[in-house]
Amino acid sequence: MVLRIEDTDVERSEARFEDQLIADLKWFGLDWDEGPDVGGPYFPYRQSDRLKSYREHAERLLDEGKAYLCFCTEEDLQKERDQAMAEGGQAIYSGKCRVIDPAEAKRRRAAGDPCAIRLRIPEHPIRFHDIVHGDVEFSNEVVSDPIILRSSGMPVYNYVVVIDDALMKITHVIRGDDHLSNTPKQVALYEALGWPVPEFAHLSTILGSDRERLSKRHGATSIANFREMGVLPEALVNYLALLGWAPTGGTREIFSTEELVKEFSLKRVTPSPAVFDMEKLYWLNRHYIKERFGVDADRVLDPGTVSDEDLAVATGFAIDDVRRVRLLAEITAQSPAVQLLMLAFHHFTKAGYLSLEAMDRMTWLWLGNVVRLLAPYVDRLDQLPERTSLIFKYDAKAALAAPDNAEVLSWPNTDAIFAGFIFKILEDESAKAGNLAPERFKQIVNEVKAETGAKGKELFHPIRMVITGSHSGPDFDKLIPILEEGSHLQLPKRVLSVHGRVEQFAQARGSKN
RNA sequence: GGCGCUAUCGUCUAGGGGUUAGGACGGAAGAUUCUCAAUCUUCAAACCCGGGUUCGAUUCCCGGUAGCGCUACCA
Repeated sequence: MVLRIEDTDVERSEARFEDQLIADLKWFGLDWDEGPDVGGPYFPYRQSDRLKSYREHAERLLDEGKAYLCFCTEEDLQKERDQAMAEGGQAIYSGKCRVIDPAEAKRRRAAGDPCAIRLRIPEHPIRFHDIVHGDVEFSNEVVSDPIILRSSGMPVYNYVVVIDDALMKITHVIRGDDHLSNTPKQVALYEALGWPVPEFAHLSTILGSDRERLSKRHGATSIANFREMGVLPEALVNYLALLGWAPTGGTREIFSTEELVKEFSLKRVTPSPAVFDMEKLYWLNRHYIKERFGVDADRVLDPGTVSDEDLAVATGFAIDDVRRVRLLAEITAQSPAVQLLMLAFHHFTKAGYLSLEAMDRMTWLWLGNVVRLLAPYVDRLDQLPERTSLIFKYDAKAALAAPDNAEVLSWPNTDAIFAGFIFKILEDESAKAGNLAPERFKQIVNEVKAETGAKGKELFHPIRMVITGSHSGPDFDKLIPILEEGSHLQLPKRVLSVHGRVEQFAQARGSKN
């Protein structure tokens, strides 16, 4: 595979785009054998560095009579086009300059007359084979003689790709089907140059939910967008493969990147356009999050296979930070989910809950438990801070005032449960020390249960409210240790222990009455 | 306007001259859990229209319609 930078449009190309592009592709899991960053036998790999070659080949076509000089101005052409369209005809170039004597044309050019170079389209239909569309034929009547070299001396995209693809020995041209109508021009170019035509595969357009071509307006469209949202690369790769392709049988949906390499086939790609479905992407993303951080995570990801360099690419961490993190947490040895953890960490820092400076070994291990507990509940990693707010944020007053909790507050046993539970926690020595064990917690709950006679929702909703401020949330068994451990850590945003929470709740409740 | 591409549940798709037209996302219902989520089970949901070919078309052919693309000295 070759990475080639196509930057012939000076206005739209900037050096920093190239760095971003390379970073994005690597994150996505793409790798190349040749490119501007790694070199290769057909150097250079940036079109702006290959201009000389394009001009030489254009001159050659000119000398061979396969191309000609065109002295028409842009205004002339525009007028011609408008007129042709108004008369209901083809909006193609009239061929006015086709008939100018080549020697005469060269004299005019030498005299400084601005001119472009146009390819002469042959007088026969243009046929080519496309892997997804089959045999395609265009009448030569409808393809205009294309400009290959602008009067400014800059070559045109449709021309340079042909030169580069041929020179770089590209075997398969795989691209969007918006290029299908451009392909006859390119095929004519290959023929004029006397070069073999590569295989084409024109993939269908991806549409937004309004059936319009996917654009910025639809939200995430670039790889960087998805990464920032906390979509895992394997989810995106898997989803994109499913857009227009299905395996024989059509029932399997989950494919690792390695499996796709083996099983994906262009021959089975559908030519019809597909609407991008975020929900399904999220479903896959949840799947891969769970796979990396679920019960089976250890089986799936071999920690030894992730190098520091790969990890840096995948997470956007500086390489030194990657090493520090691995060392600190002994994460290499203990958790195969480093990458997910570091990815998640990024979103916690953005939310102001954590900072790299404040991370020590205990904190990483603690964060691992937090993510393990909550990651299976999110569509994307950037939702993690919000999901985790019940750990980092606690506001008893807001909880008492929340409309969501009004129903719970109206239950007959609620007050008694509050009173009993608060009293017991405040008295408990282990809770005071921030070391309330889940077993002890259960005991207390059972005592409250016995005293009030409440059970089920009636019992747990009020208790949940006291501890998290909300009547729903994760398992107490797992949540309690996280709160207690978290309360001992030096974090930018302090985590309140169970005792601290109960204290605050009691206060808020007291001041209200 | 011209030319091209496309057409199966809301969405992604499998299939193919005779099928209960299959799967997945999403939706609905139920089970489970202290709750939410997750999970499991069940349900609803589709062959664009019109002609032709054929004993029989959703499938093959033609036409229409719609969507998209190209029609640049953009990529």
